[in-house]
Order: sequence, then structure tokens, then C-alpha cells
Amino acid sequence: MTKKLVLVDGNSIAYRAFFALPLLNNEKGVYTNAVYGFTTMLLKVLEEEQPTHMLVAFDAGKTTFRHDTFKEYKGTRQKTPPELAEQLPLMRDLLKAFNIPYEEVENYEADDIIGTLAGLAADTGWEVKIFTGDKDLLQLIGENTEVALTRKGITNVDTYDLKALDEKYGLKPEQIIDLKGLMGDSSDNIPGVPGVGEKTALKLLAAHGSLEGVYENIDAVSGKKMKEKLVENEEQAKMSKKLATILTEVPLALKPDEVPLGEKDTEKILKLFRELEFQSLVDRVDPEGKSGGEEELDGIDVKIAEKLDESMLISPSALVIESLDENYHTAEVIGAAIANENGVFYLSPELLWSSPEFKEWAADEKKEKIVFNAKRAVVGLAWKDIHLEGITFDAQMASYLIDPGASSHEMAEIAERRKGRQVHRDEAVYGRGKKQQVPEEEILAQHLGRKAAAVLDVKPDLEKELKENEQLELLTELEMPLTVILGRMERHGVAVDKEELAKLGESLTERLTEIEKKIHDLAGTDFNINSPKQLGEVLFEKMQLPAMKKTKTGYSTSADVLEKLQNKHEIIPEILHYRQLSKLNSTYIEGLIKAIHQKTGKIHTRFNQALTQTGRLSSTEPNLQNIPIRLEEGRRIRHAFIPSEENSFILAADYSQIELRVLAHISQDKNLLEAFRHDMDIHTKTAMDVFEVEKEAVTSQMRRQAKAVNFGIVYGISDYGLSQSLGITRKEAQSFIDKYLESYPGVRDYMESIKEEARQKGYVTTIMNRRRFLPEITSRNFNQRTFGERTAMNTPIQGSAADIIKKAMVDMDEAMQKAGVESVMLLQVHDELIFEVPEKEIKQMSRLAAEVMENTVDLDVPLKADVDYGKTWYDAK
DNA sequence: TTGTTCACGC
DNA sequence: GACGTACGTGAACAAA
Repeated sequence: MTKKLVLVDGNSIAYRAFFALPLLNNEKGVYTNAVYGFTTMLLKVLEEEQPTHMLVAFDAGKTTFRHDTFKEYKGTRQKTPPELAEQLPLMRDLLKAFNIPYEEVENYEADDIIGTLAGLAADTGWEVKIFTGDKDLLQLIGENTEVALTRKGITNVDTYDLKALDEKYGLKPEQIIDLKGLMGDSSDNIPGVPGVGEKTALKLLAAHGSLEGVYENIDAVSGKKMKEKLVENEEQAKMSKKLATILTEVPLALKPDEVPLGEKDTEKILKLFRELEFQSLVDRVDPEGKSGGEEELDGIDVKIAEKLDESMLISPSALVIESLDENYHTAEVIGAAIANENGVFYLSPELLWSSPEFKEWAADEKKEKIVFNAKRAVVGLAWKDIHLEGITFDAQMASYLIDPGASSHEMAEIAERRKGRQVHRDEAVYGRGKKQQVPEEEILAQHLGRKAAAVLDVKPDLEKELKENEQLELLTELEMPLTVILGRMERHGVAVDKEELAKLGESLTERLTEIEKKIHDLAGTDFNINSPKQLGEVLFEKMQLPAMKKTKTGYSTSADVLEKLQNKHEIIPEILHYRQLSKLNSTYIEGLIKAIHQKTGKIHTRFNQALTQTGRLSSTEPNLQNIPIRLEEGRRIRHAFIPSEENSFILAADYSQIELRVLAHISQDKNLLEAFRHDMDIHTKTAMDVFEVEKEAVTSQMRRQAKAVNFGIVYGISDYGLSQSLGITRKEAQSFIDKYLESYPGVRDYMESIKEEARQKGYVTTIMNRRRFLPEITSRNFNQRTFGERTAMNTPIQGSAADIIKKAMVDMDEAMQKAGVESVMLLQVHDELIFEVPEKEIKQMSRLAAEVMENTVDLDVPLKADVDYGKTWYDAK
């Protein structure tokens, strides 16, 4: 078998990784982004290349033999950032654990080590592949040698062999140094010939072969200026070529034979991964989960309960109710565990369902329960007619509030990060996907018992952290009560008119068939319109329409691209219409019908209360927070959402401009405060300010643009985002933003100070002390940093609005109980609440909803809620 | 199964 | 000037 040597330019890859990834750090504050990127690249190389031999080369000291030639070599290089420098030793530790040889040689660069070994190996007929981010190394390409250049990110590479190099540049490997000699390299401070860039250099080399060739034929060079430049800088060019030449004769003690790829030390690697918190990489080195401490965990004493007795049902106790299917509305409970000062107990489902003692204990709100994911437990039991009350602490919610951006809020992770009993990952116990199954009782009892015990262990730590962050109230007064309300809403479900959905579906299917035929006729070929690939080929190859944008995989066929082609061909509007209707049919008609619950005939969504980075809720299976409303055709879907009781109505109460009101409050901008105090139409007001016109002179076009600007402020979009949504240039978009900030100087000040605060503290907060960490705000990567800045500006606005409506839900629930109404809260859609309301309560509830929502917090501007109702959701507008 | 593209809401 | 640009959910397709 031929041997294969992989050579990695360690410094180059480390740099790439460092700048490509946000500035991650582990709990101890050690930066890890470059190590992470470096490691993912290593894993990919090992998997894909299967080398027999391998070496990672590093640069040694500051000066090399090249500095003897040119002392300013790499003179413009900025010093290695300390955040990266501290990561380099970690990379070596990992290489040791992987048993991958690495090398650095005093006075030489990594390039030269690579060049030397590559030469030796290729000469003896080995296959050689080099990984780097530095184009210089292309000069090493040969019959047996390929160079992989990092493209985007770190693991994306372009591989060059002789043919690819010729196709791309029309060059042979040895001409790369001639190229550098002519054009120079600013990053290495190699001067080259001033005025000669890549284009010119390639042209010269195509004509004359080499740098020397150019000078031998200097008279043949066209352009007087160019000739002068070349002549003037001949020495410099030749020196540049020399600098760019990679040495293939480094006095190395090493021969290719001496760098065999060793057997990796999985234990050691996993230990490092744990320290660095590279959870996502664990599977890739240890797919079977053989090591990694899974069976290192001490056995704990879990009693498998035959029957329930009082010692198990005390207060406080940690309670775990386990079900495997994500969807707890339909999942089977597979077991439960209770942990308290009397011990740890496993309870089988049969025992749970058959014992009145459990039911009674569960329903007793004075019996304090501590859980992990309260809503899952509450709703899971509710389906079995067991009321779970008295939950005082949810470890998952606590973890989410402490850091919504944490990589995971599963129990194993929470336990690992805090001092507490360690817990196996659910996936390790139950498997995943198709292979997921309930283990034998002994193992299940251990796992659940361990979880319950860990919940108990971890509670004081989490509570302490929350207290320090002044977030305990956020948990106990807002999120925990809200969990109960959401659980009830989910279990209650929303009634739908299945026949109405079916009817809409039939009409859609009919129309889709028609449009499909029309499109096929216009295209002159039958193809799958839903396939972006096929559609792209038909439009941009067969029909030769101008392609505006490309995606990774081909032509972009997104709506904004197609809209620009509207007038080019009559097929375009048909495709857009087809897309629209097909979306309605598959996602909404078919999706909603599939989601109707067998037993209740209603739709039971799940609100995820511990997911979004801003504090908003999300909704799944089905998502009832994105039911169409903007276009009439889609809006009709709302006809199918109906009250579950006769003589009831759907009532919708939505906040008017809550985010901008919140902005007025936090920024204290005088102009914005005034606008809301006078209850002005905010988009018109913004138009007046941005375009400097009187109210009467605001055109609908101006108002539309102003609305987009406000939208941008609320959602933290960039000038680019604004330009896209308005179809204007980025410059124009930026000038709108500038104009806006001029008109609202208080907002500008707020934006500046919140960014500074984020840089100082590393996080931002909402009015109710919700947090979001923004480590990327100090990143040197432009994208990462500006993203962090926009997030810093936006999260307090969006997150505070989320806080407010959550509090309104808690207050509303209380007010409804106090009023003794039969009305039920059904849904929350970020800034609106949906209820079903008996006819006799319409007036009362309309008043109550507005009253509660408007007064749930006291801001420096009034809050406004609009209420409407009707026989269906469609009519409640 | 996993990633990509597209589209819906706020 | 590069980089690739609000978040979240879900469907269909295409490539593993």
C-alpha cells in the first residue's frame, strides 16, 4: 500500500480558526476558539484522508534565515494576539493525545519544514497532502503532492493539484515564487514590484515564464511605465522571489518514515475535551461512548419501589417524570424517580398510575417539588389526569436564565458544570433516532434516580447563582408561574375546524395542479417546481434568464431574486404564486391536519420556554406563532381556528408597538417619549423626522420606508438588511439610519452606552434582569463583532418586551381566576394573547385584557393593547 | 439521517 | 474593503 503523508501548517490553521470563530472561552476563562477550529480540522483530515504518516509544523521563533535577506520581512505583521498565543500550547497537548507528530525548527518557518518533508516523501513515491491557509505553499504541488487551501471557515478547503493550479492561475508550481516576486505579499511585507498586482503578474508570467524570463525579455514588455517600474525594482523583485521560496533542505533530523501517525489516546483526548468544553466533538473521537466516563460514575443507591410509602413522598423532593418522545402530549411515560433526604426511589409507570398516594401527593401544592423541565412533567401527568402542583424550582429554567446561550440545558450538562452528582447523557442511555429504546429497568432506575438526585444537588448552586445575578425573582415570580399557565394552555389545546382545513386544502390542490401545468407549458418541460436545483436549471440554463445570485449548491431561486425577474418572463409570477400556495398547503393545511390530536380533536402546540436567546417563547409541533396573516390567501387559514365551546368567541389582544415603546422607555429619548405620550402613528412620525416633512406631506412610500427603519431598530438588522428589505443601496440604508439617530439622539446615546456596557460586562440585561452573554462583541472578526453589537442593542428591547407580555400573562391568569370567568387563554404570539371567551364574557374580557396588559408594568410611556374578537381567529382582527 | 433552500410569523 | 448579516419552525429536496 502506498504511504500517505499529511502535512499541516499549524500556525496558519490556528490563525484561520482564531479569526473565523467567535472568541469562545470555557468556564475558567481560557479562550478556546482557535483550538476548537484546529481540532475540527484535524478530525476532518483524519477521517477523510486516512493518512499513514502525519506532521504538524509550527513556526519557531520570531526571526528566521529570511530576516538575514530582508530584515523587514513580516515587519508589518501584528503581534500574535495574546488570546491566540495562549491557545497554542493547548494545540500541542491535543496533538500529543492524538499521537500526531509535530515539529518546529529554530530559524525556519513551518513552510520550510513542510517543504522539506514533502520533497523527501514525494521523491520516494508517497502520496503527500498539505493543509494550509497560505497560498505560498502552492509552490510545493507536484506529481504526488496536493495542497488543500482553507476557503471559508476552517474545514472548507479547495484542493489543488497540478491540473487545478493550471486551470485556476495558468501556472506551474514553481512559478508561484515568480508570481510573489512580482506582486509581493503585503501580509509578509514582501515588497515585490510596486504597481504590479496579481493580474499584471499573471500576464507577465504567461508571456515570459518566469521572473528571470521577464527581465531577459524586458523590451517585450508593453507599457512604458510598467517597464520603468520593473527595471527600477529588479533587485527588489529578485529578493522578493527569494523570500517567497520555500526551502526544501531544512537540516531536519526527521525523515518521513519517522512521523507515522500513532494510535490516538481516547481517554486523554476526552479529558482535554472536557476541560475545553468541546462537548460536540466527543462523539467524533468516541462514537460508541465506550470511554468518556459513562461507566466511571459511581453507582448510587436507587430503590425500586414496590409500593409507595410516606417516606418517599415528603417535602421537599426532587421529581423526575421521564418520557422519550420529544412531544410530551403523545409520549408514554416510561418511569419516574423521587429523591429526597430519605433516599432515591424509582417508580414504575404502573405504580404511578395505580397509586392514589402519588396522585394526592402530586396535587398537594404544599408538598414542595423540585424538577427539571417543569412543563414537561406537568403536562405529561396532566394527560394522565394527575395534577402536579407545588413545583418551586425548575433546574432547566434556572440554567436557561443564568445563560440562555449555554450549549445545552440538559441535566447531564447542568450537573457537569456544577458540583453535583454526575448524570449520563440521555442519548447515551436511550440511544438516538431509530435506535432509541427503553433500557432494562435496573439501568433506567439508575439513570432516573441519578437525575433526581442531581436535581436536588444542583439546586443550591443554581439558586446561589441566580441570587448573585438578581434573577431569583425572574425565576420564581415570572417564569415558574408562567410555566404552569403555558402547561394549561397546551393541554387545553386549540379547536380547529378540520372540514374547513380540508376544504381550503382541496381548493389549493386544484389551483396548484393548474399552475403547475401552466409552468410546465411555459418552460416547455416537466420538472419539480419544489426543487430549487431543478428550478434553477430550468430558469437559468434552459430558459437563459439572468442569474442574479448563487448559493453554495447552485442558483438562488429565492423570492427576492425571482421578484427582480418579474418582467423578464411570464413564468416568474406563476412560480412565485405556486410557491406561496404550495407553502400554505404543505405547512399549514397538511401540517395542521396532521397535528390534530387523536383523543381531543384539537391542536396542542408546545411552547418552548427555555430556548430563545432573547426570552421570547417559541412554538413547535405545530408552530402556532407563524400562522399566515399578511396575505389574504394565507390569512384564510385562520378561519379554521375556532372556539372549543359553542357560543364562544376567539378574542385577540395585541400590544401596539411594544418594542418601540420599550425603546422609548429605556433610552429616555425625548422625541420618542413625546411621540408615544401623544399616541402618534409611530411610522408616520418616524417618516416626518427622517424625511424632514410635515405630517401632511408623508407619502405612503415614505411611511413604508420609515416602517422598515423602525423594524430594523427593533430587530437589530444591519444597513445591509435594511437595504435588502427596501430594495435600496447599502449607502442609502445607512443614511436612513443616520437620519433616524439624528432625530432621536437619546436612542443614539443608548445604542452607544449599551454597546459599551456589553463590552465591559460581557452581557446585557432586560428590564426584568434577563441576561444574554455577548462574548463576540470583542471579537476581531468584523462579522462577529458587529453581530454582537447589534445584539447588544436589540436584546434589551426585544427581551424586555418578552418580559412584559410574560408578566401580563401571569397577571391576566390571576385576574381571570379572581373574576371567576370561564374564558381560557389559548396562545401567545410574541406581542398578542389569544383567548376563547363565552359570549356572556366578551365585554368583561375585552376590558380586562386591555386593562391588565396596559398596566402590567409602569413604563415612562403608556402601553397600549388593542382587542378584537370574532367567531374565528380570522375574524378577531 | 443531515444539510440546504425556501417561506411563514414577529 | 473583506466578511455575510434579526430569530425561530417546518417542509421538500438532495446527498450521504
